Amino acid sequence: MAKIGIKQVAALSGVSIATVSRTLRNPEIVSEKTRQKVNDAVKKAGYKPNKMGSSLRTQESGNIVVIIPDVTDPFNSGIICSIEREAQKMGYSVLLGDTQNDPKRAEQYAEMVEYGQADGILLFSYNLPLEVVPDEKGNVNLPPIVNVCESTAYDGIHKVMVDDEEGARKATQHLIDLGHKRIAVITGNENTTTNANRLAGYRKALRTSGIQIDDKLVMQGNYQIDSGVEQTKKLLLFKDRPTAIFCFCDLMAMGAIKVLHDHGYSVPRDMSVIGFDDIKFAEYTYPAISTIRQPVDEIGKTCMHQLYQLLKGKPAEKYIELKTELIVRDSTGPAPRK
Amino acid sequence: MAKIGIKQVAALSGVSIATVSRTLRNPEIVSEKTRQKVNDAVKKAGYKPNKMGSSLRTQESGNIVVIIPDVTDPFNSGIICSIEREAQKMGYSVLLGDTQNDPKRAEQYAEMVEYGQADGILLFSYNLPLEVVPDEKGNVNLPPIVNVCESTAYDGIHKVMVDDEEGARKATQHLIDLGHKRIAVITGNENTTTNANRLAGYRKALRTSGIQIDDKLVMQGNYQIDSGVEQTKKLLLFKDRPTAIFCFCDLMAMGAIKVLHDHGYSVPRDMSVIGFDDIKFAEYTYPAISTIRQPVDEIGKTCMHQLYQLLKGKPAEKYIELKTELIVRDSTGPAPRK
DNA sequence: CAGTATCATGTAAACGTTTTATGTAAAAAT
DNA sequence: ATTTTTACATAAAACGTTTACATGATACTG
Repeated sequence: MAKIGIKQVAALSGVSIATVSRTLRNPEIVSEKTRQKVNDAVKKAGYKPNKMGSSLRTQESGNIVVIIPDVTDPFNSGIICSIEREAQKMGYSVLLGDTQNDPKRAEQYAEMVEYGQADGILLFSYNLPLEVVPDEKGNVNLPPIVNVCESTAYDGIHKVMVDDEEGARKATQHLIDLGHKRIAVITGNENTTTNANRLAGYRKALRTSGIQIDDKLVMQGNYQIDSGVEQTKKLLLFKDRPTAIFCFCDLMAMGAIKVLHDHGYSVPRDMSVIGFDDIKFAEYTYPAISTIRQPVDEIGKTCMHQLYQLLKGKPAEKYIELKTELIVRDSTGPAPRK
Repeated sequence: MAKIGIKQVAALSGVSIATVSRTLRNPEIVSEKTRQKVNDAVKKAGYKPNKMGSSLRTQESGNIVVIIPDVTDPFNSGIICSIEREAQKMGYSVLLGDTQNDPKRAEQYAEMVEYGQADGILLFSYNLPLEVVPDEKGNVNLPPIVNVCESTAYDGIHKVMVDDEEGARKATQHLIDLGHKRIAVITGNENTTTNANRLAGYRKALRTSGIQIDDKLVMQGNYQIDSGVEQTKKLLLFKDRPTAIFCFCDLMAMGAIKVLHDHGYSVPRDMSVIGFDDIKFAEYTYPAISTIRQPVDEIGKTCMHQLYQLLKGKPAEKYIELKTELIVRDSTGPAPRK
């Protein structure tokens, strides 16, 4: 069985290959009857237009690459999932760019667009894997790229962010409202913007309520589950223990709760724990985790939409901030009376 | 800044484009000194060979597509992660094919190879998204594809599987060894092979130990967390309750434990729970989940290796089965004395 | 009816590579 | 000195599309 390309279809339907191509891309500019003929031939021959051929000609790969630190993280996989769904609707395929937290790999993935393997980038990272080289007129020449959730230092890039500061403020305020005064925090990766913003929100809430900020209560985590475990263990050794822990992601909250249980503490009776993200499992742990919900679907939809604008050379907003929501479940409760 | 292609590099280094190409693909067949010249020019010009051009010519996209039901499932995301790592080493990029459990989408992704967008398929599904059309000589013409973890009905396809039956047997035996006699099971999706095999293993263990098989104790789940919740609730209403639950995945085990806690049962004192998969979080829940570990990294590595063989037209084993391992943690314990 | 606008199609030139067949100069063999 | 071999390098032909331009037919205008 010889390979069937556009030529074969053209021959079969008795028109030129140009007409075949037009029938498939711009059906409206070809007459009703030839359109019929061609479509029949396409169906009959089972013609599948070769993507590489068309990509080469159009200079569009039809791919986007999403650069993300770790697909294994439930928050990330949620995002990826919603992006993929959205991308498919728009006719794009997604190349997976799991960096495993290695900046070099991020760079490699970013290069995909220079190699013409991808048309655009969705970047979940705080460091830009691209050189920003201003031309003679001083304006830079970035590929279509949108920075999502984590903000890079570079301002020129389009961003879709979440109101991390406000989210963290709400979480902290929730604990304060429950009567907690000594509220520990387990942070995310040190140099991430999400982390900085959440920390700011935490401090703001304390300040507003006139609670003394104690830097000993901010424990350095890294968004991974074991850092939640580790830091909580440390907290338990404090002489004046906190009565609540605000973890900067649900995963660390899971770790924290685990440790508390293991040490015989009841959550939330002895200690409240609140997370961030609202990953799928947050409501299925015991106790169900109170958290700050990030609008995962909306994030995926929005960043993909923004990227689409960029890809098509249409105007796109430079900065979009999405809202979080406080979800109260069972891991937070009134502060224990001393 | 004009776009720099192979032509520009050729001009810059004073050789033909053919020589440039050879220098990059087959350095060994070009003389030392021209190789130098060319490499210098490549570096100086910052030349990035266009993937579409080369793909079109070589008829290889350099992509593989992994078709998987739901990236959001921690077991799946673990697999994807290990595949991606392996693929990258081999010079392949991975296209994400999250089907969201929709067979139509699976088909679309599978078609990527017919469109020349991908060279091969890693298929995590029990239904083959491809027509198997035997030619005149009776042999079928499948694209490079390997079926992973879930087995399709079609035998002709290369498979990398896990010893689900033996795994389930071990899990059940573990419970039996702890003195449990009434052991419930929460299954996965009805028509999956994993499910059938695990069920077989469960039954085998009971039979071997001379325990009466009670089909009322096999509850239909679907590998998703809420089915663990739902079915456990049902189990609690039984007059002669089981003393242990074997969930066919850790997610459902999480759900089960959650329900048990909510209803005031202590795990494992009142009821033992064992899962399957050993997802990353299994050891961080409270109590930590006893489970059957699937060798995620090995699965990714193996199936990618098999696919590679197929892609390169080298021989590949038709069937590989990987071993599971019983991991005893805290969610299983001695059967309560009545 | 000449002239012009409109429309449907065909022709051929790209797109950026790789690679086969061909050529050429230098090295080796006679 | 002449031929044969070797080692490179080149020119040109693919790969499978899309699309600018050309062409011819048809319809419309004054």
